[in-house]
Amino acid sequence: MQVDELKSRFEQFLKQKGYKITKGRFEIVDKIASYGKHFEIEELVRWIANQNKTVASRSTVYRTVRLLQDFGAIREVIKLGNRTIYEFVAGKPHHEHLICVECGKIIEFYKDEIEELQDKVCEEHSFTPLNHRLEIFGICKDCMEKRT
Amino acid sequence: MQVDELKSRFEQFLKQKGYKITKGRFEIVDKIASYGKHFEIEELVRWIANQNKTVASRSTVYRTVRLLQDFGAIREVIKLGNRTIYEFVAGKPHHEHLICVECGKIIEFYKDEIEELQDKVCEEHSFTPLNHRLEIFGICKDCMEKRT
DNA sequence: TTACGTTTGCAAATGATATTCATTTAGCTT
DNA sequence: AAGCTAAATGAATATCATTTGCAAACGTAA
Repeated sequence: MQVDELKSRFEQFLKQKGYKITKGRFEIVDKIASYGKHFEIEELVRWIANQNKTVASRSTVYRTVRLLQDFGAIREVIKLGNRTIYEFVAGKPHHEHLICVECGKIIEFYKDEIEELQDKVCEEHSFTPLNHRLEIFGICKDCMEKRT
Repeated sequence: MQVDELKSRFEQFLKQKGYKITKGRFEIVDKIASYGKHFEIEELVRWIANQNKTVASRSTVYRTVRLLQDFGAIREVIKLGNRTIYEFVAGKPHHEHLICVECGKIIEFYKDEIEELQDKVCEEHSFTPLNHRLEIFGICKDCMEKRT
């Protein structure tokens, strides 16, 4: 499993930053990795709390999510209203999202040409891109059919 | 000026929805139209409050911004952390944004090919797009030069 | 101009996220 | 292994943007 590799790379990251290797942090990594879908932090907090065993406090979850973002294992992928949806991206290839505003379904996609065109735009503006997010909001196939 | 036309179309919109035509709402439209740049609501509230004359309360600004979004004159264009940046789009052609994470500068761009590719992706997934947002975060030319 | 439903302003509620602070813990250093 | 120090944790509290409840003011149609 690549979770172990991820954890060891996360360990390197922490050491390098002078941070400490704690049980809590790695537990949260495990939880997020096993959650298996897009998540909001509050959702994650509740889910972790409902699991038996050791729990991390809300604050620690928030703090660790931040760390994991800096580390690059997590990405803020959807911003809808005042909700922020995260995704565990470690090891996954880059992609964008279609979001059904009716049922909340999230569909991932990747179009190389779009990425290339973005690079082109950045070059044209002498802009150095760090990251980007493309969200397409609409109605998914199923919801469209239900409307009939 | 097309602000007048905009206001009369907004008036139609309100009537059609059974809402009322109030001075406050149109004052806010004027303010936003004359603000001339991307804005956050709190920024707008402060700006309106600093102007002499009649002011609209914070709640009314928030409520009217919502209405204007539904109406289509305003768009949420950038979501960064817990900030939401809006733009007055009435009459403007559609475009996306480059955001400098160093100085906050916002650069608008439009690439037809990107739009087309998005439509293609949606078709491939039988997804009916309603709207989309492409944000490219990075470092602008000026900030890059300052780094030297 | 009356009558009724909507809008407004204010204050208070919310909800997500951040922070403070006292306590515990990780990871040196002897 | 024991001690030391800075960092991490949990709980409570603060903050920030945004929303809501409510009484008073206002817009509209008859």
